[in-house]
Amino acid sequence: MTTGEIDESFGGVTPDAARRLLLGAVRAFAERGFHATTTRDIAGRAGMSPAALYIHYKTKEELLFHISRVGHERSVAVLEESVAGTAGAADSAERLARAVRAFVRWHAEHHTTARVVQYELAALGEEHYAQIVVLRRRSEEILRGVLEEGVAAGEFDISDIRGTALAVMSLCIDVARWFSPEGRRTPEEIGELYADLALRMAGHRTAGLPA
Amino acid sequence: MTTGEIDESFGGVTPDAARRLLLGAVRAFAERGFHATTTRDIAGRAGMSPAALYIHYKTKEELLFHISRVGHERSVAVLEESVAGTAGAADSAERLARAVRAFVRWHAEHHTTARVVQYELAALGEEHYAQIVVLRRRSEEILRGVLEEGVAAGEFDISDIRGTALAVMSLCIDVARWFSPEGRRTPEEIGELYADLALRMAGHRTAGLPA
DNA sequence: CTGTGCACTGAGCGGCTGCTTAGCCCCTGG
DNA sequence: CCAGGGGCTAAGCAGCCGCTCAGTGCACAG
Repeated sequence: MTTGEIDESFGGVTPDAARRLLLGAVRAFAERGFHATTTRDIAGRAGMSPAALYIHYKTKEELLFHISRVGHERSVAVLEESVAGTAGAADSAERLARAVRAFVRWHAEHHTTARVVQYELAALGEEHYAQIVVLRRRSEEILRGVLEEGVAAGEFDISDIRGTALAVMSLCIDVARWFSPEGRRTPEEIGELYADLALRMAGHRTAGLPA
Repeated sequence: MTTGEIDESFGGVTPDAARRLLLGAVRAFAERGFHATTTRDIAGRAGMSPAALYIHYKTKEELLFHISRVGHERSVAVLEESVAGTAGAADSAERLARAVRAFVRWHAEHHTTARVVQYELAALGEEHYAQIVVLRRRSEEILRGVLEEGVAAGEFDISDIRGTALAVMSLCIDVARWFSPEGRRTPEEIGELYADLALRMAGHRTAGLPA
């Protein structure tokens, strides 16, 4: 097993020891859950003693918060970049397809980080949770915006825009739960399939036809 | 907060003390996760001492297994009943809509149980997990069967049946993650919306038109 | 060379963990 | 009326928890 999947998101974290602790915590939280992970386990994975953890992070919860914040920032950035510079453009279908493709690929490729990000929210402290919710709202708004523009342009046929946006979001997020690198599909293939499914959900007229 | 949501699924469990322990465990596992839940917490919710737990269940893991088994059996039964007696019938679209409506409603109405059922699988012992996987495969097969019949009958337009079935399944399951009784939608409304979305994903021709 | 600062460790604190055991209470059968 | 037995509890076992602190070793400034 490589750690390449995770390095990418946390490559900018310094010093080196702080990053190693973060990487160890991501794997441990994803495997066992936050509450069931011990500081001894995290420190062990980083090749350090338990006490070293508290030089870089005040508590175990702060470690989770850092993971959650960086993870959310990355996934929102991925979503933002996928539709950047195309706002107001004619082709809403292409924008939606790009957004879903990118968001799904991130959740598949970074499924370990994504699992912590999406399923350990309840373990965050109240104040930290409030900060994360702001980031989550951003990604909802981006997706809803694409759907709204498509409906306004007559490209999409949606009766419940908010509900459909949440459903598409939910579909993408759940990839992190079931995706496995040993599975029969690559992140790219899933992204492609899901982009098509999202277009269908949005009532795009030519959805599903061969390119 | 009432316990009505949970009683329904575990009403048949006897004796009374065993059921009360099961109900306490469901709530505790849903709130904190299996590994982070203590036997003292479970017993406390059932109004008993920690030792009483071990009269009715061998270990904490066996308690999780019982919840997981009953929960899976119920959700598979709901899915089965929703399409019962309609196999081979002309209207595949109606079958798919009924299946998704029922499966989504179960995950919303029983979101506490569903959360444990869907998100604590990894905490099961190897042997118990193997038994649960059999039940999970059943629900996948039911949904895939409906899609296959619809494609064969020319009602649906799907290029990747297995992938689409998994996506619809995933969409329904994820309801358990985000659903809240305090939210703006009822389980019935979500079921209705999702039934329409599933028809669109299946490429049903008249999907989305008013009834 | 010495002095300072800091990442890091070993040992350990009070408290909690899953689970066990010895014994009590009360319902039932005769 | 008493004997038997099962549901239940109080107490406790060995071990682990998050976190702290005094002290160690090393890099670097003067």
